[in-house]
Amino acid sequence: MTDTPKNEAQDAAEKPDYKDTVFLPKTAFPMKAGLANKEPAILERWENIGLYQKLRESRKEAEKFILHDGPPYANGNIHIGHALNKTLKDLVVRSQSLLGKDAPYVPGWDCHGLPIEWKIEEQYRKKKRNKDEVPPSEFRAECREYADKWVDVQREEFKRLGVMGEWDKPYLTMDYHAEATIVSELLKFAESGQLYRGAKPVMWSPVEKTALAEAEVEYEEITSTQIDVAFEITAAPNAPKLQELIDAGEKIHAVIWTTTPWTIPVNQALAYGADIEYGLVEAINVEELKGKKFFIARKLLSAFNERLDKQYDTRVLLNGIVMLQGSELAGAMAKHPMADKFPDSDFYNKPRPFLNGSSFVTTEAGTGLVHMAPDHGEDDFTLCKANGINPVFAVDGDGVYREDWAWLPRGDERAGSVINKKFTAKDGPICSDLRETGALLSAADDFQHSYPHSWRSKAKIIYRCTPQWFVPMDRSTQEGDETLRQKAVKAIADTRFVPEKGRNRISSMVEGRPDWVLSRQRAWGVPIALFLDRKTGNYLNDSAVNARIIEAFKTGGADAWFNADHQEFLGDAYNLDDYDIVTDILDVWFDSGCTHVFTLESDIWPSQSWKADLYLEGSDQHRGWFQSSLLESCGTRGEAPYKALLTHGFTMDKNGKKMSKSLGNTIDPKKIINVNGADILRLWAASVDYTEDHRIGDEILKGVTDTYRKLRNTFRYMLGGLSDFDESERIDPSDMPELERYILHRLALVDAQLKEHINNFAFGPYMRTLSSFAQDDLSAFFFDIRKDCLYCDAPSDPKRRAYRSAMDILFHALTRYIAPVLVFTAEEIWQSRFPDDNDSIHLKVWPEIDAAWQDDALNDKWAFIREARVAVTEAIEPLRRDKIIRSSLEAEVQYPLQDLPISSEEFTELCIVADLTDGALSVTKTEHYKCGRCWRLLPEVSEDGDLCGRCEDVIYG
RNA sequence: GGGCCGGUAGCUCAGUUGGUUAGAGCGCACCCCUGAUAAGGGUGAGGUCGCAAGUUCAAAUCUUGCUCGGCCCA
Repeated sequence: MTDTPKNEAQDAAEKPDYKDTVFLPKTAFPMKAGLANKEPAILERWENIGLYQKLRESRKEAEKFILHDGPPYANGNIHIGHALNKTLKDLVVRSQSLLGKDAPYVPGWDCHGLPIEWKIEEQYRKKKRNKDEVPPSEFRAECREYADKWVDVQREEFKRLGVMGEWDKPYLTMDYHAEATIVSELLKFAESGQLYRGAKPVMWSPVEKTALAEAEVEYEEITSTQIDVAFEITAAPNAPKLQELIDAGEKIHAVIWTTTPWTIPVNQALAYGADIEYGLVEAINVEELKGKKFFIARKLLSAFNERLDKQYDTRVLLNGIVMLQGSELAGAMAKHPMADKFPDSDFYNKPRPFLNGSSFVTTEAGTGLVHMAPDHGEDDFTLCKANGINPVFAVDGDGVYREDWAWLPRGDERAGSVINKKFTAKDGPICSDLRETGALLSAADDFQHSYPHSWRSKAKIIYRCTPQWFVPMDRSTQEGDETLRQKAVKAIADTRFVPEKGRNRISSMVEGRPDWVLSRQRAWGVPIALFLDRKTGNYLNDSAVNARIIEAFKTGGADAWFNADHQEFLGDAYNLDDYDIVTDILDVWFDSGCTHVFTLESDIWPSQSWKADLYLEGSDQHRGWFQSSLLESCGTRGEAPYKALLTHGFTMDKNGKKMSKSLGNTIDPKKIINVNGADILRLWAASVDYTEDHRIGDEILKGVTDTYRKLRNTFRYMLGGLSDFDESERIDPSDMPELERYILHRLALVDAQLKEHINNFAFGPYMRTLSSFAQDDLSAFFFDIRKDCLYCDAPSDPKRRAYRSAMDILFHALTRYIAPVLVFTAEEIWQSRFPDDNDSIHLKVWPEIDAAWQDDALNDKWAFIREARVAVTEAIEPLRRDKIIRSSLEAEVQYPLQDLPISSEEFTELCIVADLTDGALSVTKTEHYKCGRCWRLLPEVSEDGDLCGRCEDVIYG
């Protein structure tokens, strides 16, 4: 079993066993953590002693640090992204609190919105109920209940992560007081003239007669009718070659191609690409096309030709006439193909301008000229709007042209829904009419492409302009005032960004964003509580009315708007018959943009105050919450609701790929908590560089667990070494040996670094500084050297007392340092040494480091000594490998003593070797015998197993 | 397709205004200890700094292109 020589074994048997006289570390603190089991009990204890309230009490007079929580959506279990986000917030809150500040944390939830509406609708579908037949108040009540349920679930999950906060009183965007605040903020925008009614194309389902969100849309392959339509060019002032021909009476036609023939009746303009090359061609061998000249992008000529070939069932020969650059089309005008057919229609007889659409017009497909229907496309809408062309709302909600429309109006026997395949087919009414006027160059019902459909009805959807409410970005409320955009840009400049690159990102977004669309045609949200004057179309702006609305919301929530007697809001001054009631609800981003108002400014949470010191969210929130809060606050208060913004990246799988259910590479935080413990997940969050995208996976978690184990054992060793430590034993640092003073100096440096990291929210560097101090300075150096002293010196020995006193200082400091990260372990450690039912490590403040501990001269000296020590250990290694010596205690070292700033005795101890003599660095095996108690090999020991002088003194006094 | 961000040992990260042989911790391999013991100590092997070109006496670092990945838009 062992190769121990027989005589040695016999000798050992004859010598007394001194083990019981050695002062080994004693602790009940287990090496194995068992966090998954232990953590829930610790949580329960915190709850029982009211830790959060105790902490508030103890920081009552302290400087505040307000981290305002960005609300997660109350739907579904938490995922790894939530875990990272909430952990980082908790790290900030706890570390600021550790620094002595009062850092309350009020968590919140985002409760309104589409996803919850869907869930309820889905339940209705299962029960075969029709949503439209359910009273809005009932529907909304079910949404509320659903959100409540998920708030409860997520709350438990967050608590289990060790996140400390006011969980009993979170903020919910659906709380009545919140809804009242949201509507009151909206009315501030209204009262200050920062609200207008405009139009915008939205995805619309003619079957459900409702607007759809992106997520309600699915794409499917379908076959559509593709047509080429000729628009006669009537003027081209910047294209002399064209203008000449026009003046000469030639018929020149711009050719456009579309797969939505139903948009031709609503065409209002044509778009070209300024850098695209165009050519004018004529068809020379087809009777129907004779005498016409076609204008088209050169690159797309052959594709156009093929369509003509098919149309006329022959090889159509096209003859080029002139070429020109797209930019020459500036100022050109065309005529709608139906102009002559409807001579009384102003709409069809207005000239169609050529607009510069370089940002979206390509030569990938079509003709390089795009027909613009601002009612039915985003590019169309934006470009037309910029050129003063407004939508005409020709298509009704059910997809039929409105009654008073000139071409194919509702009521016409050929009228139909624009998503009806027959209506748009090559033989349908649109194509037939165009053909009659000679404008239809080709039509084929054969174009396959993917097209959006309603997720619910599976019917085709269209883009359709609808009236919406907007907050203007570039309007001054009063002469000389800054616009919202200007205020927001300024507020960004006044904000601290961690990391700094976030500033750039949100700036460019705010600088370029369009007006804020506030309205949604939905049910589950805060209504845009406005009265529209039927005659003028303006909203009623009366603060007395608004005050009544806000009051009603406070007591009855947003339902007040849907259930109320609206005349009561209006009072005696107005007659309800003169007004339309707006039933749109607010964009949920407006809700969340108001959280700073109803949380920080509310008296419900006296601990909170405006403005927040920090908002902390994922980088996607530059467009989301950071921005909605910024715009809301700038619109109502003229400045940002936060002093600093911290953004984190996203958590990827072990290969750096995004996690998704379909890839099956998601990692469930709950699983990590239940297997490894929340402290491991927290340590992971504190280790990665959260400012970038970062990874998680088994290997990474194993590394985190290893780091944790090392740390835990360092604490376990300290707990053992400090068992029964008594105040009477304490020695003042100024009286300690140099080694202790050097370590306290290191502690002072580390302490300063850690503090700086905390104030930069740099948790990765924080943990690395801490771990490497525990590993390199303590475990591998200080503790290793002082093991002999701790185990074998007399308890009254000043050296041992000094060591234990230093260790006590380290213990107090280190337990505090790890507390914000390893919240459970820190408590376990603390309670293990200082059991107290009413106490907690999390009530403590940052350790006090005596400025006198820092001693740079000592540092330089000991840096040199440590290098010498490394040289010695390196020199020992070959002998160990050759089995000449085993323990370093058997090594006798020669070292040039004149180089050493300390005595050879001290250096012997530091190197944990037998003896040290002067000479060039070399190592041999010592001749000395081993003390039976302390195992050191010393000249005074005459035989293995005998006691050395020190040990004899310790045992026999 | 556009804007912004990133790619350094197996893993997590350092790497200052370009300047010796690109570092640390963990892991791994080997050794020691068996009185921190499912611990502790020591030594060592690992890198074309995503790829390519350019600027320069000198590039992980500056420039350009490409590539891979991410967020936000379209």
